[in-house]
Amino acid sequence: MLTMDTREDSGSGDAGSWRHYGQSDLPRPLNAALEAFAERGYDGTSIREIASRAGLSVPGLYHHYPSKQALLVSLTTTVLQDLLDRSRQAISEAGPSPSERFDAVVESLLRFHMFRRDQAFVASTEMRSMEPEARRAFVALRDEQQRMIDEIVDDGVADGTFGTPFPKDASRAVTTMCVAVASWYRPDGSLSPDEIVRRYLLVARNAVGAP
Amino acid sequence: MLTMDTREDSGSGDAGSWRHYGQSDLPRPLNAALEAFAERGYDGTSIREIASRAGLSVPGLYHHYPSKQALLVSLTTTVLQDLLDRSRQAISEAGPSPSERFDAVVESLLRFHMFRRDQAFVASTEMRSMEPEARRAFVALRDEQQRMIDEIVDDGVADGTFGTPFPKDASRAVTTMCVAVASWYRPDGSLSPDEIVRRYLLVARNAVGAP
DNA sequence: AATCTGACCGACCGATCGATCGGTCGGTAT
DNA sequence: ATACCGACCGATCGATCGGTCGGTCAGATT
Repeated sequence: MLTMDTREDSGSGDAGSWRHYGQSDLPRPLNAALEAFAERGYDGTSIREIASRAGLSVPGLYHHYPSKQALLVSLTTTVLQDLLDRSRQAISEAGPSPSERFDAVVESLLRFHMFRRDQAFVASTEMRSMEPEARRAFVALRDEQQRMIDEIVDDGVADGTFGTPFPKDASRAVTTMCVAVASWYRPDGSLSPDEIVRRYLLVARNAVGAP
Repeated sequence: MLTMDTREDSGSGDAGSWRHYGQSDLPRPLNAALEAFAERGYDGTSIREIASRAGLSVPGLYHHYPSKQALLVSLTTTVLQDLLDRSRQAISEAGPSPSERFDAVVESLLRFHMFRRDQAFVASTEMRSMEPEARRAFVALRDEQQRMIDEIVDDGVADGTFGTPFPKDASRAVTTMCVAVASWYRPDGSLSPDEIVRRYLLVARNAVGAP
């Protein structure tokens, strides 16, 4: 039932470690749920499928997690917390200018949605499968992430770095286009993650009206 | 089992009718499936729920559609065909310049994802619930839509209208940010559809490096 | 040696799933 | 009058669903 906090890194963290993505070391049942949810969705996945992927019987699985819902909640919470930690670290290590800070959040968003593609995809598509309380908590974390980038864009508009007359809308557009990367990126695609970051960073800067 | 082609307009169409969205007049069972899928997803929706919403018994529903899968396929095909028709019409009525044509597709994409929000949302999220053959057909239509905008952006880059060094990536970013509108737009939100079109059009132009 | 605990499982629960059976019924054609 | 049609439904099918019961068993504790 417990088994939280699976980040490979906690605390202050080494410089630039927000860019580093190793094998994600989720607990086996959570990883099994992740793979199944990514393929079939929450309602399309049976508890038996998850148990089987985890190398457990159904009661064996229920020994670790009290319900199917708990698997989803634990998974999505872990994922979003990871993203939030990385974005915060990226910003805190960036220079003080809105331009540098903007690049940092966008890059952290992009990398996360490529290297943690399935996690990000499941978290964003299965929000509706969460029971009300869990969904509220999830939305709160999501809003926090959005607020980080909103703030930076606002700052950039205030000091003339960004020219967009619609900071909130441009900022949301940037977020959504980064999030959407998780639904088309493939590790064996023709573009490397670094190249995608380079290109999307340029598109994102354009979107907020950077010079 | 049949009951296709529910567009309110077919053939050439009046000028600007791609901007007009009346009540969508899907057959009752399809509309029932749409509402249910939008709320709970395909796997989260029972055939009984759909029948009940349609005011039918379960066998009564099966009299019109041979399976749950057929409901999904019929629904998504109708939806994507509608979008494609509207986008083609918008482009054909636009001026000849890449700039005018770009604005036309983007506006048609935006309006569709606002006024046919649920349809668009279900079609894009439930692709994975389609059996292989239906999914292939669906993807083909989607690709066609993407190709329309890709072409326009390419043309614009070729003649210097758009400055982006990455036409394909910028174009995909624009599409995804328009599609994402379906997942946050609410008719009772603070921005009117026209205002959202105005703002997102500006962001989209920026994204492709319009002057 | 006895006890306890965490990890695990075979068998099974009631409920619900998608789908089908054998019909009924009002209208239309012959 | 008879035959046939599309539209529809109550009852029920076998399968599978999420979840639980009553255990077993290896290893640490006392």
